Amino acid sequence: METTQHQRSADQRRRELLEAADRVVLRDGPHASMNAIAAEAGITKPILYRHFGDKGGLYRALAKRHTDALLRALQVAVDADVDRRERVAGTLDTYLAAIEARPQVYRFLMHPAEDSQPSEAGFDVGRHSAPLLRRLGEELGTVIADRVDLGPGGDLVARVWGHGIVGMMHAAGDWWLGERPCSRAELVASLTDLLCGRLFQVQDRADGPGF
Amino acid sequence: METTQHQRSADQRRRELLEAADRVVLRDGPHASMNAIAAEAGITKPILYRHFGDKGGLYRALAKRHTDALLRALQVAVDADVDRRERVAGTLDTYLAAIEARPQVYRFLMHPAEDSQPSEAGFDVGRHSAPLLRRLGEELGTVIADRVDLGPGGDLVARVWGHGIVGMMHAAGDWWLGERPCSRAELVASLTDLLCGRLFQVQDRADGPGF
DNA sequence: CCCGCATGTTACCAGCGGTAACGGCAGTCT
DNA sequence: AGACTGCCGTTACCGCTGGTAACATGCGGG
Repeated sequence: METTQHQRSADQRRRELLEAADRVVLRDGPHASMNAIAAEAGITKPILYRHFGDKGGLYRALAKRHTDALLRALQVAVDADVDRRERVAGTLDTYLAAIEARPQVYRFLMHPAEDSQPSEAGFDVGRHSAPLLRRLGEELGTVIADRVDLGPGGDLVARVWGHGIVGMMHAAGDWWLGERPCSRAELVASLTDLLCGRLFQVQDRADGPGF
Repeated sequence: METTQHQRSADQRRRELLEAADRVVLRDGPHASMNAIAAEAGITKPILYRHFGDKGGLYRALAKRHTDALLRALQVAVDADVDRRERVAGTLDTYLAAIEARPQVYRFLMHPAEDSQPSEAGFDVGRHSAPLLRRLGEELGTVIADRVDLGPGGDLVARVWGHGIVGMMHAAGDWWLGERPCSRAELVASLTDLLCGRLFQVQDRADGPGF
């Protein structure tokens, strides 16, 4: 049947276009223009728009690939058969290793679309770097809810923790990637300590008010 | 002397322009155009550029005001004379109350510039929503380093924690503001529990692998 | 009186995302 | 064979953006 043949070649074309877009986004940053992407793919703008609708569509498709890949890696880490602290540390390390290995991808994923329709009021706040982080947070939240017994209302607490931990990981990783103040292992250790509650176990300084 | 007089009136003009920009950014979101801002101020584009250089300059000036205000509020919270847990909870609550009260401001602060010069390579990663979060993280890091005795290398750990905690607060707040899954007090309690290390104190579920 | 100077304007530029309208080139139906 | 139907691709354009050059205007001081 030629319909399937057409569809297959269309899908293949789509993948080629995505790979071209990937190359140019990785080279030029997230502000790459549709013209540039089309040129890299050896074609012109309108066919990009026929395939992806608009720039948001292209970027969404592009982001999904990388997001899925990262999510799979994190799944593996979070399912590792070690004790809890080791598992937390391993998950953090997996994420940090990923963003360390491909900072351009990471940077792209954090503000992929900038779509943000007018939205009438102020209730769509978290649209900026959200898609990946939201997915990660939600996913981690369900993992925590599944595995840890938090009592009544625990599911909500688990979601809060999921988003909070992901945000912690993200912010610390972002800062670390920019300044490189220490090794990855040290960063992982410090963050794991923080999640272990070391902040509330250490002593105040002798002088000054306590924290 | 007329130089001071000129300067004063120029500064005053600048403040008027900033207030106009504030109004239109709060009304139209961060994608407000320079034309719109100029129109709101009752003038035209070029004088905006004479005052602020480029859009990034205007947005930076605009962001600084709100950032400073928020920082002052957080300073107060972090200096409160209560025990450590209460102080952590109070600081979180101050931040969340601020973003709850003025989500438009918050939204603007999170991606103010989008400047991101070409940068040649990939080492300026965290430019997207960074300025405010970076400042908060650095500030909190020094506060922690000042007040808590973390032993040798503790300053670095404190900075990691500062950025991590700020990121946790940010991500959880962003998600919460979008979905409103619970009251602010509940959110604060859950996050404080997380920082207290409750994640490592609770039991595994009876079934399934532990976390 | 004219000069400098700041303030404001109009008119323009390059680039962006996005689209309409047209040109070939396959395969299909009669 | 020849007309018809879709699809891939193009050129040329639109409205809008951030940003700038060049020109007008009102002001105080030699």
